[in-house]
Amino acid sequence: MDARERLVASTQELLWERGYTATSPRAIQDRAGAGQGSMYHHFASKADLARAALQRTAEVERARAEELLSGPGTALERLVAYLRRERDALRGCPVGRHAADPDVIADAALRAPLDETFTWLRGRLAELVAAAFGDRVDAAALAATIVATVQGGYVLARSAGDP
Amino acid sequence: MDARERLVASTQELLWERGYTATSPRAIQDRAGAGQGSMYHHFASKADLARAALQRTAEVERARAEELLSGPGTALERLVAYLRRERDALRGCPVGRHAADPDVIADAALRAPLDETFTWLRGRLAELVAAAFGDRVDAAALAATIVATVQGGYVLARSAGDP
DNA sequence: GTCTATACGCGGATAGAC
DNA sequence: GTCTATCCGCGTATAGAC
Repeated sequence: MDARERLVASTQELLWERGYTATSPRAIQDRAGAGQGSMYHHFASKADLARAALQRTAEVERARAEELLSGPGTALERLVAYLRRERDALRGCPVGRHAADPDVIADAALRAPLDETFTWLRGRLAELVAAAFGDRVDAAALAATIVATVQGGYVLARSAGDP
Repeated sequence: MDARERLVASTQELLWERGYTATSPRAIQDRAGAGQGSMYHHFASKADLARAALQRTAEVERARAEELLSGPGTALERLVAYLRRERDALRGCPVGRHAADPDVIADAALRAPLDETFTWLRGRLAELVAAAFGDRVDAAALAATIVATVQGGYVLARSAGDP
């Protein structure tokens, strides 16, 4: 892995653990084993690097979800498989955790990966809900509720210190 | 309002807007119209002041919820009243937002107000769920799901930039 | 109780050598 | 591409005067 890749990967980890505002360039460099010069050669700023890292994290999470949502079984079975997926609740959601950070929300390029991920996920779940339950339910509303419940589950787990 | 009260109130506001890690003593002093000396006379540290502010915020939020949960109407009507309450979704939950901050979660005294608030709320909602639906539902599970859905709603609203 | 002075390292870069 | 040097203000206090 070259320096640029290590910088992105280290930033992904730190963004997940600490969030954007609390992650410093120095911490990124230390973890990546790269110097100041290297980091500022490949990226214009902390925000620039964070954009690259957050985009990649969002892509990875969408791919992980899609694997279950397009897996084997009926629509309902795939919904259940997604909901039952192993989650490290105390670590929080690598995407959703950033909704709490005003510096992320205020920067359109940093917020975009969050919005895109949740919009995509709600749409994808709504398709399966519609396939599973037909017109008996409001698919978009139920899909949004499912996503919200999972995200809120992280909040409750971390607040209680209990997965 | 004396200086001590202004410091606590200003800290409550800033914790809601910016979170714990991103709130500096200077920002608190500026908003409270108090000097360094005043702040460090009344509170030992930033963490000490944040504890006082977060405790008060949690108390206020519990009181606001209790007002609706013990209000007029049947158990079901009161649950609906709580769920329909006006929420400034883009500002986020003044309590739950801190679940994303590792410095809050790592400090037992800072995490306590979160845990206490959500534990209390889940219990209170479970009583109403049991009164409304009897043994047909798992009251504790449904209560936890309700709280999670509301918390997740804040995450989705802020991610989408749409209340 | 509040003010001012002082401290020291970190955050977030920029500059120029190699 | 990476390194080292340098910068300036902020974060988080402590000390002592008034």
